[in-house]
Amino acid sequence: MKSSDIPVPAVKRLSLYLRQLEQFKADGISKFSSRRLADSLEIKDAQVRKDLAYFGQFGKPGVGYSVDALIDNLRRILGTDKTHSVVLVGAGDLGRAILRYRGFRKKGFEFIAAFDVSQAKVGKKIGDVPVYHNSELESVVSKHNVKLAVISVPAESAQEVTDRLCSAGIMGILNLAPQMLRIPPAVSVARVDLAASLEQLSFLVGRGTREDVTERVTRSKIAD
Amino acid sequence: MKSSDIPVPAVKRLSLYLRQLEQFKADGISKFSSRRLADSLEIKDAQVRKDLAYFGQFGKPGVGYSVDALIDNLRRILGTDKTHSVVLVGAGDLGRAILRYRGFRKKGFEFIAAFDVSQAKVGKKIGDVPVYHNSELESVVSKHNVKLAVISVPAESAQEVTDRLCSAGIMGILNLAPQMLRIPPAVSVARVDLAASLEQLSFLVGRGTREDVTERVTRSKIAD
DNA sequence: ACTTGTGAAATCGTTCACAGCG
DNA sequence: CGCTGTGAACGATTTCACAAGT
Repeated sequence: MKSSDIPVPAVKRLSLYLRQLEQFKADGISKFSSRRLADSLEIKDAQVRKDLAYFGQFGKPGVGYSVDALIDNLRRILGTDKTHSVVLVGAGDLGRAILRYRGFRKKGFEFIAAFDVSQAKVGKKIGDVPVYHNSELESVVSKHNVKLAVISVPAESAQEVTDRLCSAGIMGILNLAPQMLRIPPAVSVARVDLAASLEQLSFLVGRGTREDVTERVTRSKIAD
Repeated sequence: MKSSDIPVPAVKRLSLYLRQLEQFKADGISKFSSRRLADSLEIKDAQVRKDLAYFGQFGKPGVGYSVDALIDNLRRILGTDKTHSVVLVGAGDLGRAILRYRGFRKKGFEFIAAFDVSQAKVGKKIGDVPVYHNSELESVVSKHNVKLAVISVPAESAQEVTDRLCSAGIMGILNLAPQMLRIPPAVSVARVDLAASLEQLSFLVGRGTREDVTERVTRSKIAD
């Protein structure tokens, strides 16, 4: 099945399913029904079943799903059963926060290098991650065959950094800069825009309306 | 018009329109067509016109839209024509990065207080923002009638912090913790989940598919 | 001639409801 | 009997296409 047949919102929910399943496992739960998972995420049980059905048949009628087996399957589907090397460009406050956050490694992501233009940062380490000058970007990315990058540079430099990452072979970019990126057709982008997220909340609060402006998870009514 | 009549994805795009218009203004452009704005965001022109039409009639047939006038209108619609006070809970690396980022003020958001449990941080300032102990959360929020909060605490404490923010009168929460939040019906949540965003990219890169997994919007009940 | 605003059509995603398996 | 997997119905959002304004 082509992933273009799979709704993007469904894939986003897989990440939530995975996290909840890890919670189930921590709680000593080994089997669950679509209803149970759905209730814990405040979505419909049919949504859970349909999302999983895009990728295979993981449940047993009358029984439900196995926590361990589905965790393995979700990791495989998301590609996080193997560790991904990731580079970060822009070791400012936000970049530094990301490099120091230990949660990524548990999720299958390992930052192997950071890049910055400030000579004061080059040669140091942030967390365990060595900081190189931006000029080394292409060589490090190609040499380690890195496919994922995080951009946390000012908006003005985001496009230039993107162009260089893409020519060096990066296939997926997490863009934290408040800037639209033009990218080659083969490359994917996920944008995280904190100011825009606050604007959404401002809009809802200003209208006295309650809704969920979280990246699409369900499509029921009203908010989260 | 009720905001529930307005597609959430449309509201998310308003933030993108506003940013692009500010760029147009910086470039000395004073008029533009829906086509021009749409092309710069890689969407369809009809989408731009329909999104704006939810809120009024801002263009002139044959002429287009005025950059200045539409910037004013979008700010008013989003509620950022007036400055919002915001509090942040959890002055770790990520919280610190947000407090130091100067871009929020320009967008109409002013952090007036941060809260943390670490006595080493309490009494200091991060950027210009004073750090209080978590125990002061309710009093500061009520006293200044703050409506927006950012949560950047570990997942384990996110729900407790949420409950306290909500009883203190917060109406909109930007949740950076990898944790589902249960909230009262009147409160809105926007979730930003960096690990999940990387998982989306991992999925797409693993399939050799290109898509844009940038946060879309939801209208779900997930209190994440 | 160019561009907006907007019904109508098309597309996309969610929810229902049930047949069939365990 | 409970639960999954799924076609069909429904609902939401996007895109088309054009009448009307400048």
